[in-house]
Amino acid sequence: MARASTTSDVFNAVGDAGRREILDALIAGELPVGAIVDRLSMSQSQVSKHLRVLNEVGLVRCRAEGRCRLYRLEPARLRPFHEWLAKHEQAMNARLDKVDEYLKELQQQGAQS
Amino acid sequence: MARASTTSDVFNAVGDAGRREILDALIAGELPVGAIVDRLSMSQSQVSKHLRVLNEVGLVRCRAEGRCRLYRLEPARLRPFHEWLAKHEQAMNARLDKVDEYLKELQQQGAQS
DNA sequence: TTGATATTTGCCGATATAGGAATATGATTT
DNA sequence: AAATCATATTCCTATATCGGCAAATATCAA
Repeated sequence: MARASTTSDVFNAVGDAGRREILDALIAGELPVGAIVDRLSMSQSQVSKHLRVLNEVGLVRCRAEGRCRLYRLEPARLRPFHEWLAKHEQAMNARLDKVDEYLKELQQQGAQS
Repeated sequence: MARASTTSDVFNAVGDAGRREILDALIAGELPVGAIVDRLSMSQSQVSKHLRVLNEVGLVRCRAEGRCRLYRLEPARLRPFHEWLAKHEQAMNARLDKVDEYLKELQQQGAQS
């Protein structure tokens, strides 16, 4: 089956460091492609292609203004990340709680003996 | 340059759905390889290979017990995710705040006119 | 129209995996 | 030692990108 394509799996799309850099650059706000090319050391076509992937997977949106294409983040699409991370954190905390309980039990036992 | 390898980039490692499934399965707690193979519909060698990747990238740890290898999560390695997401959330919230301020301004102006 | 600017797209080669099948390694039991 | 169980690893093929370069598109200016 191979991996789900970068254009359909948000996790896979973000798996590329270059695309993360682009997303990070866009935190500053809506930017035309050229501006992204300037701040990052990437070729223009490279940026364009990454933007296409990010757009297809829904992490960015694009609007045309004159001859520029302005890209902006679509942070709502980070939700899968959020949920996944939350799931794992919850589990981790639950386990920490168990450790806590365990330690308390030990203390109680220690106080009794 | 291509993407950073799955064995060195946590984001890339998690970019594969199969590996995410394995990580999810391990939320229940430490598990031997066979147990993972049983719950997920993946071949043994597939699971083993994914575990190797996850281990190299530090997302899981392994200990041997008899002829079994027990794998467990190493949730600390999710930190890069955490930080990255936090960065983007922060930015998103900041922008929402701006929208808020903007709306308030509009209301004030509306009240004055 | 011609030219310049902004961005996308197609083509190509190099590389990284993913996945299956079979085999190898290691530990345990008989 | 031989057989068995649990896992890892090797070999091989198909495929998915990635990155560069050049050509194609689109928009605006003179």
